[in-house]
Amino acid sequence: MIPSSDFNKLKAEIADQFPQLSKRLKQVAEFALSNPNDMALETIAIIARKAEVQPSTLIRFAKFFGYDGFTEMQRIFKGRLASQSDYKARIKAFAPEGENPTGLYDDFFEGSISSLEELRNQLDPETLNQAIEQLKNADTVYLAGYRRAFPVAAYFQYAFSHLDKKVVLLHGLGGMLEEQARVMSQSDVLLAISFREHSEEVISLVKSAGEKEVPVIAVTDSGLGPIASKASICLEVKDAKVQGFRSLSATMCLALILVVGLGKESLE
Amino acid sequence: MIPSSDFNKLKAEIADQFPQLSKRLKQVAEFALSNPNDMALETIAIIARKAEVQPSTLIRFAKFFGYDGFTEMQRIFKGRLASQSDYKARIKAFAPEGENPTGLYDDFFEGSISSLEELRNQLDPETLNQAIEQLKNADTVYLAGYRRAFPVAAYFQYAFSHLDKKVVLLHGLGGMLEEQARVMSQSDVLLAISFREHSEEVISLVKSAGEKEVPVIAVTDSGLGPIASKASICLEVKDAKVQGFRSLSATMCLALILVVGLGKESLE
DNA sequence: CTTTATTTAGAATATATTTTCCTTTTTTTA
DNA sequence: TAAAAAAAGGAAAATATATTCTAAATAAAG
Repeated sequence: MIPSSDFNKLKAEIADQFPQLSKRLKQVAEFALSNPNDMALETIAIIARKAEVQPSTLIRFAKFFGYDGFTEMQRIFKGRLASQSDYKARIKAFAPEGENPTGLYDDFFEGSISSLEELRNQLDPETLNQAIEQLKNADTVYLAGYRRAFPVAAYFQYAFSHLDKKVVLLHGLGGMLEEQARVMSQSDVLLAISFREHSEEVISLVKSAGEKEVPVIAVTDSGLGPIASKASICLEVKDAKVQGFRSLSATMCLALILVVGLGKESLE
Repeated sequence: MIPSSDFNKLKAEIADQFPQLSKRLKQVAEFALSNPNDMALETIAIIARKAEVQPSTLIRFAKFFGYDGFTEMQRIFKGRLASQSDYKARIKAFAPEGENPTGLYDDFFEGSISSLEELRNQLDPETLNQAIEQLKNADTVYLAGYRRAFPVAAYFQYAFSHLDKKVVLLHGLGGMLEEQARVMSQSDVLLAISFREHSEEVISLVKSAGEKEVPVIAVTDSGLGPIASKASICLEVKDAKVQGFRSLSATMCLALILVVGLGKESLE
């Protein structure tokens, strides 16, 4: 058997053989592909510890893929690092600013990153703490989010239920949105995610929550308008827009902050 | 004497001390600065041969700059290579700690930003174009995503339908997942979003798509495992994990890229 | 020419890798 | 379902390799 001679080939080979690997070798495969730097730079003993396997397992892994020993396979990982850094140096040398060939999608990344940075700058910890506190105290969290906001509501449902928080996604399936929402009480919280143009559903939900004195936490892209004004707590987040479409990167990060914040609070 | 703790400091220190070095140490200094990769990746014996000095000279060199031994100095060179693809460290270096009021949440932002940077680095334009092409040619796009991946599938549904792309979200409502999926044909595409541990639903959907020769595009966090191996195209994305929870920031950015890519293609 | 600093070669030490053997787990067959 | 066989995994000894130290040799400076 001829062992792979460069990183991409090895990667393909590992992916290919993966189903046939034993439990520990699978563990190594996963570690190797997600920590190629460690594979290149650390000693077998340290890698073994990080991957939570025996050193000998790493050697078995290398031999499985046709190498003489671990050292020989490690060369592939070293080669990857070396060529990667050479490549970077070349780009830097010849294309001074942002003119690299991989820049086709830079707009997307830069947009997402800058929306994250903006969120970081404007997020008010006090407001956030209040929101977390209110979520913690709520008996049940009701989630409203439609159109672009629906995936966010769905994420909250997933995450909150993993925290054993009682949660209801107001999806309006079967035209029974009102019926679903009717049982909200003052000891609950309505978490409404909505971006302009706000959907009718969310506006009326927030309104009726207000009438019943159910606290409302809003996640929205504008501090103005019907949602923010009726909410008891308003968290603002603006996702980057590229070619007419907005991502949800920043909103998802905010969601994660709320989730982890709630998780921490609940433990105490 | 306190030895330099990162590559740039060491570089400056070497340049600084250069005139006072002996002949052989100068030779090492020049080699080290022009072959930092070798310094990081090779053994002392090989480096010595390449630099045309004795191994012990390298040790004297390391000691001259305050390190305990060669190994300790080599860590600096290794760190340089590792940090080129480790954006967490880089971001931390540029944004001084705790200077903004939300410093508490830096982990989240750093995590999200670094996962975006990693995506930027690893995303293969060729694969991406194939995926867009396949989506464009598909009659109908079927979406499969469960648990954490469900919000992503829901986002695709929202976005694709805004592009007037025929799309079906395989939600399995009413226990009719199989019935929903049965109508997929070779002229369609199954877009499967799945992260470990992959849900049963998605595994069996991908499998049955394969049997019917329906093309499968996978969006996943590992090139290994049942999803990636059965997919015709595999897009890898790894979201940052904070305190046990993963966000979807990077995945949402990838989704946006696909959406906008498809939007552009369809116009032409 | 003597003294001091630097360099070299090789010995000693330390560390890393590999192999071996035994235990555990998994699979196959009765 | 149980027993036997096969495969995989783990611990540790053995081997190989790398690093560091030492002492002799060379070069540089006074």
